[in-house]
Amino acid sequence: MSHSRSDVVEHALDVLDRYGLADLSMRRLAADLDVRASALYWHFPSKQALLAAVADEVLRRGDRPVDGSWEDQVRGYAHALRDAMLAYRDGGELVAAAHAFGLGEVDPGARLEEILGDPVAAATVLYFVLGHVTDEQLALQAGSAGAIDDDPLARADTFADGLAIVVAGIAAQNVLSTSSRTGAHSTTGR
Amino acid sequence: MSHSRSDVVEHALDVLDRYGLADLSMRRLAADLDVRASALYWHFPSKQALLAAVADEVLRRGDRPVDGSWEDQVRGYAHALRDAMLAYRDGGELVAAAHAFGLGEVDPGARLEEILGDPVAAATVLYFVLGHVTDEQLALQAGSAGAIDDDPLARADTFADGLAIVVAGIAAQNVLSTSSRTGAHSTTGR
DNA sequence: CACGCTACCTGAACACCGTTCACCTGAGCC
DNA sequence: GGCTCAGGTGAACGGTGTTCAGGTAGCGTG
Repeated sequence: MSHSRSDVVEHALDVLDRYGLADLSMRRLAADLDVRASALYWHFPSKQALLAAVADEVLRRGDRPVDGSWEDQVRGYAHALRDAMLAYRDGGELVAAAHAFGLGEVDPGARLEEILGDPVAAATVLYFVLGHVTDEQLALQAGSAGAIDDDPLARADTFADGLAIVVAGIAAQNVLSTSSRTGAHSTTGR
Repeated sequence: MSHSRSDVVEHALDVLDRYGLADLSMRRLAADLDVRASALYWHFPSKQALLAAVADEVLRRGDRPVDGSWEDQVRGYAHALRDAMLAYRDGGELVAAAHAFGLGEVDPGARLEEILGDPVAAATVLYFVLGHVTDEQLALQAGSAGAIDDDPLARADTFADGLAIVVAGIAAQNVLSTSSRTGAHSTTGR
């Protein structure tokens, strides 16, 4: 029984959730597919490319439409991004790594830039989301290892609070640098 | 000739600058010290601990006092952090990894929390600095590999601009959540 | 002087890792 | 029947972090 590219990605997500990113090796994934590691190189040129495809899939599955004012859109998309990453173990680290590699078709930064019309503001939001979720998932697995658990109840609040800071900051800068706009995004971005 | 713990860290910084974080292996570092890899395990219990010590050293060397209003302090410390990381190849990734591991004695987050009195605001600033510098250094080495180079001239500006967003956001939240304060940091943080 | 202690290091091995390459298999199509 | 080609094998290459029993040089003390 031969596998397709999407088969591989799906099994990779499964292995990721069960063993974590650090233990998502080509050999382990291959074993999960009942195949030898070298077979994976027919589907992907490298492990980086494989991980980028997995990150893309994580983001695609968590995608959802956002609307309203630009503030609402930023908040909505940021939360969607967070939920997408939280849905899989080490999802934050995975997406951050894919973003760092520059590979991957799904580009959250570009989407944020569409909403905000400003690359600097978009990057600032993205850094916050990536950083927060990575920390969050680290605390999650540290907590499951028996360390001091800080209740996850408060976590969602700190995300919203931090996001509010960034959004408020963008609003403040917008007042100074551009004329007033009422929800529609400007086209000055590029 | 036997080496001390600080010898090892110093050579590690040298290897880091010459070969990058990905190629900073125990064997390569050991070779640089004219020693076998296993010898390093007398000084450090693991590679993670070694890297944490190196990250600490990077941060210590870039440390400098900051003063003025809390805005000035945040901006000053953020820039100090950035400069410290930029001083070594892959410094951002290194410090971010050490922060993620939770190891390391130098804790930039705690320092920011002292200045700001609010853990959420402190984390938001830290995520921005870490994310921005990591991206910056990635573009640096991609640029040296012959890709499309975006001029480093504009980079410093985008850092200041993004930081301005975060600082403005914190200021806006402060007005709403606490009574006015004129520069002295509150003691509600812990 | 000899002892022992400490600091530091060796050499070999273990169990992995990502990647390459020549070769094989089986299904679909002309 | 023969061809193509997606998909897989098996073995190897050169790495990786880590462990461990054992070795050695220097120094302080009895």
